[in-house]
Amino acid sequence: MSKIIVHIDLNAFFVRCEEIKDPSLENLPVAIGHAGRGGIISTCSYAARKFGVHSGMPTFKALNLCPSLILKASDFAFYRTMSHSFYRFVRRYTKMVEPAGSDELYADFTEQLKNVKDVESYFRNLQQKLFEETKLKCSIGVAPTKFLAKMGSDYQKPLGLTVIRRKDIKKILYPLSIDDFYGIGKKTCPRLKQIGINTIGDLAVAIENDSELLKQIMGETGFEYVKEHLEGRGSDVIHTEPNDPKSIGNSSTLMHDTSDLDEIKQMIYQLSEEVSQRAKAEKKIGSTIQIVVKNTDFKSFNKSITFDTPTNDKDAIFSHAYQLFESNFEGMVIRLVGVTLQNLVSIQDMSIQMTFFDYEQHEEESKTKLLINDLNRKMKKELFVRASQVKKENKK
DNA sequence: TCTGGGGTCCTAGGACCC
DNA sequence: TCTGGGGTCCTAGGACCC
Repeated sequence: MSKIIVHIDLNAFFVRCEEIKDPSLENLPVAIGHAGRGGIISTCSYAARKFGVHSGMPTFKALNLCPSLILKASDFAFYRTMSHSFYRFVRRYTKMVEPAGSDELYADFTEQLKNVKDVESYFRNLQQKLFEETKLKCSIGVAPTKFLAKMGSDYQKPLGLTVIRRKDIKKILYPLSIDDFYGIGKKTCPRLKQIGINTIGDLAVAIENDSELLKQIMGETGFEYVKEHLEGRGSDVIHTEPNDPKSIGNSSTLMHDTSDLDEIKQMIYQLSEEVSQRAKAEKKIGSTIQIVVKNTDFKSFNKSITFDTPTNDKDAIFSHAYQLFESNFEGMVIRLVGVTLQNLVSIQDMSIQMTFFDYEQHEEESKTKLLINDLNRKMKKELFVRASQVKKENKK
């Protein structure tokens, strides 16, 4: 028997939070974002959307489109408490809740709806109660799989409620633009449109008739993903366990574009420090360090290195990150740098494999290795500098 | 004032071991 | 000396989502 999976999405969540703080903002064009260098809109009100403003848009552009736009700085602490209220509210109905960010979640209502005849009224009621208790507005999708529920909650906003049974897939999803397919993004869409696939219905036809061509465009996995979901065979399993981070990263656009090594070094140090703090708070250590570097022309590259002993020590993270940067730096002008700790494992899991003493010893050994590497690099540099000095003198 | 910052997952090639 | 696959790990890059 099919499960009843629900996706609940808070409408314009950050903006709604600001409206709750200051109700005079309601119905006005409001956006969350900042106007500084590289500032973008993270969310905006429906009134602002009418002007063509949307999330991800550079702030200055949004202000051009909508000069009366009210810009609010983000207040994540408040958003977090509102998000907790939202989750608490839903968990009163069912414990089968899977988090999907601060403003959306999946939940399994199969048990709750066993003896309910009118599913729509049930969720209209939930929607209304959420509003009464928290002042938050949501859209709800109800379906046999998570994917279909997600498509359902996206179908109508704000305050939408859409039920998609397997037999409704053709009627509801097929007429939608391919842009609305969750999982097909802005790279794949144009390529699909190029071969005449504009709607989800077109895609369904192509799955039957043009599978080889589709596989070329989206890869084997992408093809299977799309096919499975359109046939209503997607996952209906709710993962209630809190998500375990697989990487912890920190990146920042510099105050101004630069190729000044000291400035970049300083930034890499700050980023490493924060990554270390967050990893320690999560009780995680990682064995891969990755850096990301973005140039002024928005080309970016990643470099990473994996080592034997996982760590969350700030000096170790910095040392690896800076080494990666230095050995790939060719004097280019940099816009953004980022440091990420990957291949995370819990310190608890590690301690099962080795005693605490071993772990401490490992830490010390890896620090020593880093020191030696550092010394080697410095010596090489010095030798290089001396060699070039000698060359110069010889020329004279 | 052109284009943030946090992630996850997938692919493809090369190295290395058996 | 040359020739094979299979499996796993590492690295770089890309697509996508919130």
